[in-house]
Amino acid sequence: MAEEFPFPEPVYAQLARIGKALASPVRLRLLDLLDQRERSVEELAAAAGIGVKNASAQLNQLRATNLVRSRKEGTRVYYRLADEAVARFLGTVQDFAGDRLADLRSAVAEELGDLAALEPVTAEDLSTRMTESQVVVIDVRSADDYERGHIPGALSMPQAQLRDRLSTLPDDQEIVAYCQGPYCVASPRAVKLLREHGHQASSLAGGLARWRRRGLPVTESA
Amino acid sequence: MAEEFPFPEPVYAQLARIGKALASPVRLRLLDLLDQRERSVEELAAAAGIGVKNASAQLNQLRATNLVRSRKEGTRVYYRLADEAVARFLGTVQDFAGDRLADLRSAVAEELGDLAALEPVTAEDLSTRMTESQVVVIDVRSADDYERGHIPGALSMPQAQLRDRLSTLPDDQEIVAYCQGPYCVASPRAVKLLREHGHQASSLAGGLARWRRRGLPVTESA
DNA sequence: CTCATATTCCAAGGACCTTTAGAATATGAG
DNA sequence: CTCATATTCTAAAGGTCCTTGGAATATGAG
Repeated sequence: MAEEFPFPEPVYAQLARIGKALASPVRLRLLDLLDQRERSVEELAAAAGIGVKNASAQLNQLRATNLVRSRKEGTRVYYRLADEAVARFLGTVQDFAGDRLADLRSAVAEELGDLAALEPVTAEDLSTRMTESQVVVIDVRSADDYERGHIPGALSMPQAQLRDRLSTLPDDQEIVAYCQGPYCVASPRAVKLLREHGHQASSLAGGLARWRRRGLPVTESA
Repeated sequence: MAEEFPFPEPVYAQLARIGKALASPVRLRLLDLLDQRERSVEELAAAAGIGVKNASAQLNQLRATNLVRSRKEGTRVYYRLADEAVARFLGTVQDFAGDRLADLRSAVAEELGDLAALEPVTAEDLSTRMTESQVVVIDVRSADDYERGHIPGALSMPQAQLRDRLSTLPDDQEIVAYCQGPYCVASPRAVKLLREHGHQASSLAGGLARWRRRGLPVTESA
């Protein structure tokens, strides 16, 4: 026998739609990709390593919960996060999951290496340090991504070019590398490479996504 | 072909565990029940309107994601939310879903009536109004729940007794009713009843759960 | 010890979700 | 117009999750 009052099942069923949207690794990956910038279905499918039809279906689901919006341009459809609140929410979920799931932390360590060893700098720290002292901030994403928005004052140093451009970096200054988000492999790799070559390097915790989420400024140089 | 770097699938698989935990109406209901207080499996099953075995299975899943903890006392097992952060996160999810899903809002309206019509008061508003002016705050949950924690100065007026005790409430003061959370039916009903009897009444938006989440004080009178 | 109760474990049926093949739609190029 | 491309729609196969029956475990009562 239930308690005196029935609980509003339809309400919880609606709530569950948000959970369901976040219940698939593929959709989470798509959301993360969209957190960086608007992308076409084809692009998303390629980046997420899934078929185009599948991507379309998953995006449709995300749209049904108002997490993403789409825009048609010619023969392509471009998707983006529905609004700022979605990006913030995603960040909240990632932080919450990271605090809670030891398995998530070990999966991250497995894939990206021990992040703590990179002595990650928080967005706030970096922000104040940039005004105070001389920190070299490098953006190890693609040049294209850099142009669409980067930390003011950061240098564009795509992962692939980093090795060749190591000599252009000063030996006596701290270097902070970042890529787009907390699960991006580029900046941990960059830090490792820099340290192997005698630089004092660390990574930006949470990447550009968290920087943005903290309301810190972003330059669009395009 | 995927982009140059593979994305860390195991990481997103771990992230998805949080989404999955929130992907079922039953589990959300259980979490909401646990947000109020610690409860036994039997109690939870009854309150959620599901079988005991099912409740046990769902709670096990929630425990696997560290959202709840259990404690054994004699032959019973009592579950509670793992910590404060879970309660905050739940609230965040509810708020996010409410902002985003029109269907959620209409489901709420369907079950609880048009909440906007109740002129809900925010927790902060109520908090300041309680110190400034004379507001009568009534707790329409069970006496038991009241004893386990209530807004300081609130009167205990369980839904069932409200009708009989209407005459004890002043006609010339504003009354604010609350129950445990945003999807609780008791306070909307109470406000409706009060208004039908000529009182100036409104409800506390988000109930005691949001009040707590805002860091406002709670009295335990037990 | 035996018995009753609360909960969990295990297994299976059914429901739901994910993914993909094939067809359909829409847009632009020629 | 026809053709090529990007995306979506529809349907179906395969997988995963939800739920429950029956058995097992654990605790306390007698």
